[in-house]
Amino acid sequence: MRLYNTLTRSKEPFVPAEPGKVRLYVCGITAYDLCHVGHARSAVVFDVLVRALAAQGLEVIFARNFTDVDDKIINRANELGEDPNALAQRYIQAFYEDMDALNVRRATLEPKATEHIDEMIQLCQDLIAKGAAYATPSGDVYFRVRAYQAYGELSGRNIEELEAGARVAPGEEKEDPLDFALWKAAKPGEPSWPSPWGPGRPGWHTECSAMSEKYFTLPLDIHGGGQDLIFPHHENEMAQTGASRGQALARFWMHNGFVQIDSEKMSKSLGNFKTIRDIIAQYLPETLRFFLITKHYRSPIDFTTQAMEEAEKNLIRIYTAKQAMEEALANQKWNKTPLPDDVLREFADIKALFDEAMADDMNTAAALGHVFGLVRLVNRVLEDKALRKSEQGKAFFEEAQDALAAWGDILGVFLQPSSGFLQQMRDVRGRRAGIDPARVEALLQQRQEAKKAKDFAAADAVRQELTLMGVEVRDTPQGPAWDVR
RNA sequence: GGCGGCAUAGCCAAGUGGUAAGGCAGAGGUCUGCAAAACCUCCAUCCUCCGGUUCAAAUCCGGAUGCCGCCUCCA
Repeated sequence: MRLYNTLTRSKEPFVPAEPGKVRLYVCGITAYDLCHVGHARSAVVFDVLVRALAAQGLEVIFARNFTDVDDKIINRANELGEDPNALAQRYIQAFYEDMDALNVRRATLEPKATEHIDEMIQLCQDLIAKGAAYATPSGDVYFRVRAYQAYGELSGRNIEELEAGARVAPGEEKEDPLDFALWKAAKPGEPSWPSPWGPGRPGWHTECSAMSEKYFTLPLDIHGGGQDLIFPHHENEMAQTGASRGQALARFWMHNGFVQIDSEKMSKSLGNFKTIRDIIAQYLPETLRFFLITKHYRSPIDFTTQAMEEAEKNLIRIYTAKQAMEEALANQKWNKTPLPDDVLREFADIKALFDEAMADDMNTAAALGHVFGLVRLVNRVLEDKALRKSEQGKAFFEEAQDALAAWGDILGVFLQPSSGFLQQMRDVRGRRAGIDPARVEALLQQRQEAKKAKDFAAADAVRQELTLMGVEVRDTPQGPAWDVR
């Protein structure tokens, strides 16, 4: 597998340091609010990475932390008059619910900042001992950025550039505006822990370095997160570990691109903030997951109604083929019609292309293209009356199902029973379109009666009415069915 | 101002040196009482523009234009 490494700004062959085992650490959430679609993307991207690595037979030790003490949490707790820790726990719970809906697997390790205070204090002490950090009279501890030669290597910045933008907040006692907080003295009423510098709490960047070295032999194989974390978060983590331990925190740094909403940056001020919950109230969670993997993970992706509806149609196409295969396999008598060689050849090509796409820096967009290649191939065989009932066709359908299931395991989609999924999809699309299923059923009944009476004009009139409602009638051997257009 | 990214058909989107995947939409056909699904065919002589390198460039280099991100909390 080749992966793009932010550190070297190029794709590199990925080989774990320890054969067969991958040490992966991804920055998780700060638990102060509901997760938005951006969190969903990051979670899905790295979930696919974990699944893709596992599919290659690698054992993935995956840590995803929770920041459960932080300014934002404290501020929000104060606003709501809630205990900061209780608030953080509440949002961690919400995170789990959202991730479960998106079929994002739990990480192997899910360390919380508040459970690693001692380790963070130790890291601060080590950094101070090395001259890489200093404590202030008021009990803050800062990292001495200028003392760390390699600072800026991840984000491609240098000290001079950074100086212009750096600023010192009132009350901070930094030696240099570039320095960042490793430990913050507690203000009255804030959660705090005792430390050599008095009661306080960790700075944001400290936890990832401390927890990484607690749970892993450094360097990590891969450290990941959203693109926005490159600077300053990951740059600072690197500096902390580099200065304290004299070695790299991670070999590969991976960063996913942002989600935009209707071509605009998602932000609270624009009022276009989309939580996962907002979205799955309107669409199936699988639609959101599918949408998120329709584009390469490093590119920005634009969340729009049109894109979501296209994702729905794509999923319907895949699940419809899956269902059609299931129906074909329910057949009992199989004939001897041989499957043409080109079908098997094409099938083999598609499988190879899917693997290639995923091995090339997790190109899920290309991989999905090959899923559709298989869908078309399957439908083509299904279309052939003789082949559909042949022994070799049966074997092909079974292998195609296996391929689809294997790919589904990697991508985390199209894993559900097809008929249930298609039903849910119809319901959710119908709800959005304001379609009343009872009314549809009643009209369908009317049409059936008209058809029975061979009154095709009346039957077509009903169809017309349903069409205007956005309902498509489908006559099947099992009777009439309907879908939302 | 500094750093970085992106520009591919009506829309979405792969493709980083060898002559444009895939999806949606659209047109025609097969199937159907009519439809739908599905299948077949068509739909970018061309990849923002201008130069250059090369036998060969959407792909590399230089320039222009446009859009976006980061530099402050942020996935």
